[in-house]
Amino acid sequence: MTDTAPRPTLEAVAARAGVSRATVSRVVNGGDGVREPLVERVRQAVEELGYVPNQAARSLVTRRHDAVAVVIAEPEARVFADPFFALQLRGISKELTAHDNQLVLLLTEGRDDHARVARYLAGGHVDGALVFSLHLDDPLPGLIQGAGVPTVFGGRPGWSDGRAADTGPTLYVDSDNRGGARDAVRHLAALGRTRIAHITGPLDQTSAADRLDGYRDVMGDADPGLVAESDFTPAGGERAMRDLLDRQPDLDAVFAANDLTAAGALRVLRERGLRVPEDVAVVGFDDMLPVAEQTDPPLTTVRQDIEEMGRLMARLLLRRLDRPGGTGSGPGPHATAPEQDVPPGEPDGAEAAVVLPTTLVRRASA
Amino acid sequence: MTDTAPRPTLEAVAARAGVSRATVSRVVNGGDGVREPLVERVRQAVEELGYVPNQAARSLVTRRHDAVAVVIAEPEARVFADPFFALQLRGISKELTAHDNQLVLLLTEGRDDHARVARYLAGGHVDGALVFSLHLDDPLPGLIQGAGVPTVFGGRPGWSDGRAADTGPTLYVDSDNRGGARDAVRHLAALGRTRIAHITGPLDQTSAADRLDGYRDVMGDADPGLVAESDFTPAGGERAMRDLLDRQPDLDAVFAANDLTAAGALRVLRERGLRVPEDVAVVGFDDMLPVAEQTDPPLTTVRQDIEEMGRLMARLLLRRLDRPGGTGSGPGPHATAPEQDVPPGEPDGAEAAVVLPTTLVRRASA
DNA sequence: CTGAAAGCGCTAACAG
DNA sequence: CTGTTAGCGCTTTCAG
Repeated sequence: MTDTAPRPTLEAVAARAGVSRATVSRVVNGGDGVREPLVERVRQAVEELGYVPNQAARSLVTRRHDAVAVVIAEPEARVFADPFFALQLRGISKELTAHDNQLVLLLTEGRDDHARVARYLAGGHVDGALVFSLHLDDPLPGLIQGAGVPTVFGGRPGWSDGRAADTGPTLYVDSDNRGGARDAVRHLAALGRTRIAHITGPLDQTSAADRLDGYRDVMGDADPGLVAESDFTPAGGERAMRDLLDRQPDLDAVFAANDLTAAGALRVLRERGLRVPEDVAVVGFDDMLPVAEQTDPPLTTVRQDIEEMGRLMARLLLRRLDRPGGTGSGPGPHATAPEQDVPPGEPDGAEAAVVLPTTLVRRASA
Repeated sequence: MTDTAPRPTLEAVAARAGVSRATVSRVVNGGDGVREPLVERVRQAVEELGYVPNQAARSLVTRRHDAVAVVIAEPEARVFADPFFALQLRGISKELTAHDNQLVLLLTEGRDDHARVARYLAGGHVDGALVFSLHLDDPLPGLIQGAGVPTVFGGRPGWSDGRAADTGPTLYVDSDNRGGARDAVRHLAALGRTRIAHITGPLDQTSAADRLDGYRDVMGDADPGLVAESDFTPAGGERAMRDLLDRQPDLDAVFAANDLTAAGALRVLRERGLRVPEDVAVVGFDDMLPVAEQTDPPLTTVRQDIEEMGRLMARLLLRRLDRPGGTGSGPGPHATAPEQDVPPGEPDGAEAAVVLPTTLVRRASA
């Protein structure tokens, strides 16, 4: 039977322990300022009755929910080809759990869902939100900031204009996409490659745009014909690689914007009878294990600590929730190293970021 | 400023519309039995004030939360190499959203978390739970059934004993692992292969065990040396394939328990100079696109509709929640087809399952 | 059909 | 230190 044996209330515990509700409440919430013998008696009563506080009642008065929403917009089914998401969630979950917060997952499936999400967020069901906005033109972030819920973004939002002046700075955490890209290309250059091509991701995503910028940082004004726009998918990688090979038969290296794309490129390279890395060296981005380690040859790639990103996002949000009035942007140390405390990226502008470092992982492809 | 402009209450709306709180409440909840002109006035007031009901207050009285927990135990980091999880979640999310329910995600990271999860569930924060229990010895399912929360499992639970007599039947949805395995092996046999090996998954997981059973169903009492136990990972697949090749140099086909394993096997096969499918035909399981389509050659595999599994789990749970007293097991049609309504698997036993069909997807490897 | 009143279970002043 | 007293915002009988 799902008879929901009527759960005991504070009242019941109070009666059993022979104290008032207030005292029980105090004990349950930490027990400060209650004399030891009483604390003990209450604890016992709680135990015996199997009392568990009713969160709804508590929220009603505290206006706190100890819950944060994680919003993931997945216009395409990008997410489902991508462990990225799972890892991120894992990091978030760990951090949230450590602070007794619940994770409410909001997956959106297109415009229709936007209104729903906005409403939910505005409805004050959660204390804050962690949002993954992928595209430049995504209206969701705007809606969310409008909802007046403390928010931290995953990945640099596409609209770094001075908006949201009244919502506080835009907080986000991201990987050092640009720096990582630079490392990748420099590595290729150090190998003696000179005709280094780049297969981009969808350029309406900041991560892809930033990687392209990194590539350009080191390639300077190299032949623009060496850049082929793609979409982060293996199929897209194949297509781009073919184009590139047709246009630039003499290329000797490829930096692909992510591992999936690199895998596609690798396939085309083999199909054309080119050896990797002898004829063409390849490096990817992400270090998505199931992909990077399984390609032939295994992929040299730029690793980003995705789980850590998630953890940091949560930490940032939680910290902000703890400083009631604070809209964030509190000063702090400048460190950007993962395990250190959450650092603000900008002094006090309309934007505060935490940018995680990336590392080059050498395997056989370059 | 996160000044949380004090959200309007029912009271405020009532005042504005010139009616009582009760009337507003009625309108907000469907508006039955309220005369049209009033409904209109209230709607307008709601609109103007931007009123959003306070869920906490509502839950306090209705004892409904319109939220369900999704519990995912991830002893190993299996999840993160696996889009499986993301797809499942997607299906669940869609169904939940369609019924205005929220998804609270509970990720566990080992024993310590079990208590936390159990407490949360017992705490009545959610109306029900969807649980993924992977291992036979996982204590979580037991704890959860103990918590007295309506639950639906993902995948056949490992303990099909008659427990939980007082919690109602154990509901779960699963893929037809056994049938799918049979199809795979039969396909191989139809290709004229006779020395068909099987690389299993971790046999403490029902999915792996069921697939092995399927293999045996058609192979009968074939050489037991043709079965190598593995762990669903590419590395494990390589190891198993090597063993198999050493022991049974004459094998002419391999049925791998999942695509990842198959990918590993493929690599070893190539490394040994064996051609696929000419010398050895290979079929996998899952049809995990990023893997199955990217192997060389592309993998023939058994597809399971993972998203649909998620959707069905949610549907099953929601349906159960709607029949208050009901502990599930209500009679219904016998269909097992995806898009049809939720069917009960067993007449009225201690277990009720929905088993989704699988389909063989032919690519180049077999 | 609509309004008035009584809580849901808990926390937060405020007294004692 | 501990108990009393008010509500938090909403739904729900019960009258009218």
